Amino acid sequence: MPTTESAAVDACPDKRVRADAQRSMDALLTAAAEVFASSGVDAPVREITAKAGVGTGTLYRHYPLRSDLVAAVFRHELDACADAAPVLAEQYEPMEALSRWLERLQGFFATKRGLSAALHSGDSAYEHLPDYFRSRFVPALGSLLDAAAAAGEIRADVDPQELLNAVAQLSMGGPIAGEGYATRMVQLLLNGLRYSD
Amino acid sequence: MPTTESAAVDACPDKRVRADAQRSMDALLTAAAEVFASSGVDAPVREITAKAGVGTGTLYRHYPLRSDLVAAVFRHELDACADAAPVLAEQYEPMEALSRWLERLQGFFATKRGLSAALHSGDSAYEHLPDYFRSRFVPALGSLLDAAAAAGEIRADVDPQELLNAVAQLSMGGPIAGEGYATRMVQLLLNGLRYSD
DNA sequence: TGCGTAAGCGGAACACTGTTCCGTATAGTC
DNA sequence: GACTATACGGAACAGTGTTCCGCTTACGCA
Repeated sequence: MPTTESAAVDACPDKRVRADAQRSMDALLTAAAEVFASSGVDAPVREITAKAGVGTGTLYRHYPLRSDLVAAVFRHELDACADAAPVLAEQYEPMEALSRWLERLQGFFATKRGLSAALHSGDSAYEHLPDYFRSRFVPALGSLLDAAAAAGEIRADVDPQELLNAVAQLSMGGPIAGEGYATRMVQLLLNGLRYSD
Repeated sequence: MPTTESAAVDACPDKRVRADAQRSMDALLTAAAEVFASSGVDAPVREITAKAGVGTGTLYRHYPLRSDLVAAVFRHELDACADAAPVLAEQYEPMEALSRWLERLQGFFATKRGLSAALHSGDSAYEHLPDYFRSRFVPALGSLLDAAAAAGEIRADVDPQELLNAVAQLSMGGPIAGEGYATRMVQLLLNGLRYSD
């Protein structure tokens, strides 16, 4: 999960973390979740540290890269989204499961201000974030795509990584994106998977 | 074209511009084109002004918003892309013309580092840029879509603005975007337009 | 319980970047 | 050549990411 030696309590439960450090990390996570929701994942560090009541040095100590903080804040929700794939696969026909999961995925990105843009920014502060998302979402999407292809409902030649990237991008909205834009575009991609010459 | 009272020589030929001012603007356009190509449209102003041999105040005087500079640098190429639509419409069947133009559009964005991201950034420095692009590309795309729909080759219910936005976003590439990613995704959108239940 | 020391702290300092503004320079007209 | 409007450059300023060092806190051990 975290790709740097930080937030050690989560990555290595055997490692001792002092009580004050744990308090700082908890405060930062709470504050960051609020600030991300209101100002986006690229909000200034001072906004987060002020809300958390800790110093900026403390933030960097526990979360050396912004992607470490972003990953920590969204981890549970991301896991829940990825884990929804097999559940949907059991409840619905392959095509329906795929469609519903993509809708879930799109909703995940849509409610995280600036997350999709951050993933595509190439900014070194988000260096490890794409890998993190890919590691959880690509297997989920891959299995749904395989099932739908095996059922003869879609073509079998789309790369799950590419489709994931496309959904993330379309979820950014945009200067003209009205209500339902991303949903319509993702649906169009799905229809493209169904189309055969 | 320019949405602010700058680069007056182009917007209002009657207005006198001093020779030194014209030299400054020319130098800035030349430098910006180079810097945008190597560092992207969000390169620091100091990089552009240093290359142009002018002061930063001079850059803001002639191009108050970054979007003014971006629009000026890419104007000819953007016009040429938009003007290619009717030409392709004459030479090819509607579906083929649409496909080729989207490929042309995608290539336009792909060769402009950071342009697509800038369009979607919401940054006030790029405030007028989306409108500029929309004003030239939406009519072009709209007529191609109409022709293909009239020929019964695609559904008639896609909004050209939305499709334009989607192509721009997919042209951003991304952390996993390999060779031809954007082309494949745009093709998938096109296939989606052809698909009917 | 007290001591020693490692872990952790906060925020000033620093570098980078966007933007403004003012004293000086240049261009154009008469 | 003189006058004046236009244009100049870059220092100053504010915002932001990041580092680092003197000080503080927590924990383990005797």
